[in-house]
Amino acid sequence: MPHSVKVAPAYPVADGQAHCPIHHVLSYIGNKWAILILRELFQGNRRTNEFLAALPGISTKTLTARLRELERWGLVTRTVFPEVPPRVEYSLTAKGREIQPIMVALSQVGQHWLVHGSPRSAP
Amino acid sequence: MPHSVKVAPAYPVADGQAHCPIHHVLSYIGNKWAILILRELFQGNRRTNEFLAALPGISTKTLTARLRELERWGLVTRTVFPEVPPRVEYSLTAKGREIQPIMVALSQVGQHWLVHGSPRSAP
DNA sequence: CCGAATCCGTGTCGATACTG
DNA sequence: CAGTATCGACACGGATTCGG
Repeated sequence: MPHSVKVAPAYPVADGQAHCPIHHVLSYIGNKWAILILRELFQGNRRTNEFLAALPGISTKTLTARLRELERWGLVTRTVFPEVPPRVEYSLTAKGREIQPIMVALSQVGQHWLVHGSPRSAP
Repeated sequence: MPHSVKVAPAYPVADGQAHCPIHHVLSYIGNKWAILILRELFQGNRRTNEFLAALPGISTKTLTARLRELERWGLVTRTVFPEVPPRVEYSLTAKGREIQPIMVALSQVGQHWLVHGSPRSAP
């Protein structure tokens, strides 16, 4: 953690596992909405309202907070168009696209669990 | 969801994305500690104290809560040995081992971000 | 009008103390 | 040693308000 300021509220990088790769990625995308936000961006650029429509349950407050984090970490780009009405577009950076293997793995396991009985439907 | 009781506090399966594979997996392992707990179990059976040592920051309350969820969903087995002092061991089920591709992807991206500059260290 | 900031109620989590 | 109970801290959601 190069900065002393708290930039990752989700996963406090503690003690002996700061070097664990899995823990390291989770400190970026392990919070409640990050992966779903990135999932949207893998399908194309998105505006704020489009996120809100695609992610039922998220609040504008949390959405902007997560997008600001992802932007600060270099995973997402925020573009403001000085128009009326105002328009803001978010897109993936090259760094952000690097998590594609994770999205693929998540999608494959999810597909498998949707087709076969999901664990939750087991007795 | 066979039960009417709330078994998945992490990700309320909302509206149009209940069928999304990624959202579906995250409803199981998308919460704060599940993946790190499973990471431990991929390296062998674990006792409660071993989890607490390997996951600095987790509380006994949350640990047992997550383990109970994972057990209920069929990803983890809980074995109680009637000894003194009491001993409880947790292990992965076959269902639990199905998330291995996710762990691999997380580990690889994490490794890459640790070797090259992590996004967080970018300006 | 859209994006975002603010106030407030709620639920989750961590720290501690305690029980079997 | 494993798990529960209580309490304070914090993140999130909903509604409202502001800014451009």
